[in-house]
Amino acid sequence: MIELRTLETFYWVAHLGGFRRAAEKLNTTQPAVSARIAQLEQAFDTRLIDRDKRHSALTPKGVELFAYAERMLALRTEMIMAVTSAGTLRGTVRLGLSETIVHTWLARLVKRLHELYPAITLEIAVDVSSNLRDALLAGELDVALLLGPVSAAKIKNLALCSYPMAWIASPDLPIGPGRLSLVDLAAWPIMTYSRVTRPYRDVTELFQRVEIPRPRFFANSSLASIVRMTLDGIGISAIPPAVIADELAAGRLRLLDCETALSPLVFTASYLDQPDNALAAIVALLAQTVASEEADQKS
Amino acid sequence: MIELRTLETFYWVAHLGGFRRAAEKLNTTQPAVSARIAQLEQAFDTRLIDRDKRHSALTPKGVELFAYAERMLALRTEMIMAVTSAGTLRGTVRLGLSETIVHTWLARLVKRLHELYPAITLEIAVDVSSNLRDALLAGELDVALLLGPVSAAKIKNLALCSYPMAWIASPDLPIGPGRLSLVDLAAWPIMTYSRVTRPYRDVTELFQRVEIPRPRFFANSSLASIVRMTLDGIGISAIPPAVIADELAAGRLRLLDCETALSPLVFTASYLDQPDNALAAIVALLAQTVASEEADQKS
DNA sequence: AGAGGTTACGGGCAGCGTAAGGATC
DNA sequence: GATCCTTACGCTGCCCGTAACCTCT
Repeated sequence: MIELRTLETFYWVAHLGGFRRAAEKLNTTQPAVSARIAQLEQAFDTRLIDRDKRHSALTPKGVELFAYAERMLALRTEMIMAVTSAGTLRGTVRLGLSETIVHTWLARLVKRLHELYPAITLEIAVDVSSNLRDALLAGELDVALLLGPVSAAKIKNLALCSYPMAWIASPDLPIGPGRLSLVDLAAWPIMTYSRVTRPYRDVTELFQRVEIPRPRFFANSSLASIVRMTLDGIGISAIPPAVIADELAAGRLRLLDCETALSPLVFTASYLDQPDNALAAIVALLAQTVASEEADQKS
Repeated sequence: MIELRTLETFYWVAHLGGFRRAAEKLNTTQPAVSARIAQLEQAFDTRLIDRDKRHSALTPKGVELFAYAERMLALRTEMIMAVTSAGTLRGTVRLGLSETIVHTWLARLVKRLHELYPAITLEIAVDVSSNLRDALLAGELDVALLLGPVSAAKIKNLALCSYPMAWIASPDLPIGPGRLSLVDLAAWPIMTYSRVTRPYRDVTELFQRVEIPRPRFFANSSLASIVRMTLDGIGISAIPPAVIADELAAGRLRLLDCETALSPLVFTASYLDQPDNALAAIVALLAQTVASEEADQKS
């Protein structure tokens, strides 16, 4: 009798190109995988996998079966999501995200997730988008909320939110009022995200184009410390106002009126679109919901 | 973990409306079915079946799951038929058919089936179409080749062949030559299929309409004995010439030229269109192929 | 020698069947 | 009491994991 477990094993052997790798993925031993594939080949009375080479390849029948296995597993996922009462869907999701999200609506996402799916455990990793992207592709993360989209096969990207960037300073900083030029800004240290990020590249390019003294850049991987330093009057920061809503409302920070605007930060929820990745899809969809609620609320 | 066997069990409990009946269908015990349903309900953390009433009914979640189970099992069937090498598809098919088929192309069907699927076992039951219809609906047959179509939910009918009926007699019978009327025929016993068949009703109605002495009818459930008696000059038979091709060719029987024609016998292959019924579908399709080859050959 | 798959073998546990126990009509 | 499902319980057999073996590069 053919069972879903057997098909799932075949799927991963085919997808990962090896018994050993499939065994790892399925948290079992390699002989167990061997046995399941053997059982499947016996059931169909057909050889499904060529083991000759270093990288096991599918036979024609194997290719055909692979398509069915994929449909079967996708259907199972859909079924589980449709029938399971949300409250008891369990598992662990490794969620990676940019610090910007932490300072905007992460708390809301976590709260909503625990309300809807109390049995889902989150492992949260905060990092810059480029590292998140690598971790996602390496299978070390299930979902990433980052400056997207991630362009790779099998990666699904959901649009989350777009945050305008702005020049921010302490009210105590002796600059302005009135419309400022880049030259005015360049008198101060410019603080923004770390060197490997797109906002950093945007900001530095901006100052390279024009004929002005190059300002000092304080690239900082910690958004919190950028805010802290801005509050302390160290310089001007280029960050989205969304992350410092409180400080702006309380007058502890102010938006500078500058003639040069920055391109906004566009975030996506990205995850591997694979048949066993239902939890990732749930978290990504919920992130999208929360992000759009956030956007509605602001407007 | 949800397995196909569990879903199949759920499918049959839902479909047959009871644990006991599902157990029978699946060749297992009723507690085993209980356990599988319990496991499923635990996996989804939802009640799927209301057992209160005499006829177990599905909960809303159960209805939802049923749709998925159906798709899942259909997909499994499709997969098995696509991937399995034909020669090793095994199982038993209970085939019911009219005796007319026995005398035309049954042998060819059986031969072809054993060539293509040597591991499929046939259980053949010959009966009149009305009984075949009942047996099919009662689940006692997997496929029936009969005077169709069978109009019932979930029954799939494939057109097979159409046999004209004719009046047949021994060359020794002192009747004709020349065009005959029903009155001419009525001088002899009229032999045809048994009382519960459509051809019998057709023939008797024919003689009731006209103002002629009602002939003696020899209704006979055995086509072979109708032929035997016709050969022996007992009377005139109303049967398809197709079943006595040999006797006609050898001149041991002859077609009578009668002004009144009979409506032809239209056969269908009928089977229950259910997700586990792949073998039935195979046999029905093969019967269709063989029947159409037969028709091509004659023309 | 190391990576990858198969074979051999003992042990655990899921799931089966028998049999007894409610519940509902 | 008849029907239908659940619970209890011992047992079987499947499948797993450890370990040794084989076969390539």
